[in-house]
Amino acid sequence: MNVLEKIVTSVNNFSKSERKVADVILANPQTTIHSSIAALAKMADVSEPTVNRFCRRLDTKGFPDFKLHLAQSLANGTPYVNRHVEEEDGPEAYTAKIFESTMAALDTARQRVDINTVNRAVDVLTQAKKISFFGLGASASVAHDAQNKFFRFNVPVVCFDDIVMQRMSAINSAEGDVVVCISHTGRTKNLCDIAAIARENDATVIGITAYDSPLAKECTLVLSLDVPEDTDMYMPMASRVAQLVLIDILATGFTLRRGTKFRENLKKVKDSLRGSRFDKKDFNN
Amino acid sequence: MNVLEKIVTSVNNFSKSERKVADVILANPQTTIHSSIAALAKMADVSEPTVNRFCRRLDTKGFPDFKLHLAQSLANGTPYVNRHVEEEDGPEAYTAKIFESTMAALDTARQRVDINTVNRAVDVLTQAKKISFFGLGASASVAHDAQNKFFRFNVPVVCFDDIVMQRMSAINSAEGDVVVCISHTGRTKNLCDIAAIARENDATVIGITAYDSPLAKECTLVLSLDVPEDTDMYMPMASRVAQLVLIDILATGFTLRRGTKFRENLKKVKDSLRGSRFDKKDFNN
DNA sequence: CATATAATGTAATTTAATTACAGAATGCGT
DNA sequence: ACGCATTCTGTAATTAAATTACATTATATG
Repeated sequence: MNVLEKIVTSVNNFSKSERKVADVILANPQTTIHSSIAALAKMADVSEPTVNRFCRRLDTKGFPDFKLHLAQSLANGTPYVNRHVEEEDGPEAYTAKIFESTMAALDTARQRVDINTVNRAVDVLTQAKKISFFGLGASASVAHDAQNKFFRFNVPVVCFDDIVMQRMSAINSAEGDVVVCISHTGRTKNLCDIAAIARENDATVIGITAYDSPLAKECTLVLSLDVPEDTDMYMPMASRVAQLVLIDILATGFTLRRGTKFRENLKKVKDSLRGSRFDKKDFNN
Repeated sequence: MNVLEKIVTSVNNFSKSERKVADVILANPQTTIHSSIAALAKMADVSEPTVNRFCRRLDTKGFPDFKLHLAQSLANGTPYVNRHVEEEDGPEAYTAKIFESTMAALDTARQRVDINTVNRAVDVLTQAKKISFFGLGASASVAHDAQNKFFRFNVPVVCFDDIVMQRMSAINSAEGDVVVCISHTGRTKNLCDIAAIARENDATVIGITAYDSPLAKECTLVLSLDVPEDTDMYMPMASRVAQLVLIDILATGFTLRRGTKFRENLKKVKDSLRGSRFDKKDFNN
């Protein structure tokens, strides 16, 4: 059992002063591990030996050893939870909450993503004659990002956030072409149309969207990411981050499938940017 | 970054004796956390101050503090470490690695982000007459995403990924305008120019970029996110996700600052999308 | 090869934690 | 309710640990 739980469960075996110590530790565990025994004693308004005895009661060798155990408990515990932002949150609170809920969302996505489908999607992408990324609204920037990545692979790749262009592009697609449709809800009518049109023209359609949505029904392959979203904010946040990570995964799978020699190309692409940048070394001096 | 990783990555910066210490610790990390500095010094066959200096080099306060960090590293059971994708990884391996290193990056970002600066950035944004988001390459999609978010707030917001447009826009900026420049490296020459021009025209320039970079120097306010990136892939991945989350944070801060009534507006914006979507209920039946 | 710089160790000092002990509080039997 | 025993808690002394200051040695540079 980790020390924190142990404190909670054995709270009844504590003496009055020891309980004071327990309260202080439970209230600020993070502070505790960076405090000296003297500081903690003062916070709990008890003497130093009391703190020491408290540590021994929890089967640790002494105060420093207790801090070690506590540090480990903290590292294990509080794995990212999806805490919602609230009206009265200050900058510290909402910053932490957003980071944490994003991480929680990624954790969920990781568990839910179907590796098999990922692998098939990579298959399809590596064999594509042309790759198109379509998204609307918030998903448009995900599509742009995907384009930026796949463009480096020196394959024909397009990206449109204009439904007319998307439509034209979809109508012109042919066998061997891959169309990737991105939509969190999977209920965007226009995008469903695009997917249908692309399929009618023999393109393979990959959907990065919700499982069992109208869009999903139109796709050859569905990469679903059912991540929890804080709808109170009325903005897609975590879901879109998960989409981006999925794009990263597809891009990575693509480069791996293509082998080592191909990776050298990527380096060339990256190196080509050097002229547009300030030199790292020059700047450091 | 957790201490264990840090030891591995910075092994080159160590002196001969320090490396001896590193070797001993990496060989028996579990023993280390229960040893005194004297015992460890003896194991590594160096003096006690050398061990202490070793700890300081890893940005810990001293030996006890180092042990605390080490304990936490070990406790984590390496949940979200920045594991690099390797040539022979299968779909399962690279999918897991990318999710994990992204989460690790977010965790790092969360710890490094300066809440004070976030708060000031939110201040500036809420008072802006006009907000512009500029980015190039991979950062362009982050800029687009930011536009998509802030556009909902019914404030004048523009976003350009074309340097000529960016330049014109920057020249036309005036006091009260806010320009947000996004660049992971902070060394993109064109963007540095834009930042300088905007500042010359009395705009407030917020940089979402690397600390201490040329771009950072041109900014009024710098939100730095020094997240570890797997450069073997030659693509910005984790860094860009962190940027997006930061955008989410700024957007959230903005809405909170504006109060409850303002949030109702957001709902309206979201509801306005309903016409473009298949109804959720209809579909579920 | 001489000199400057960095690295390492020794010894002194400081800080922190523990122990020993004494006084106070609490419980229990009469 | 009173006295004794037991447990709890704090003070002060002691011990252990870590850090600092300084001296020495090694390494690099012109």
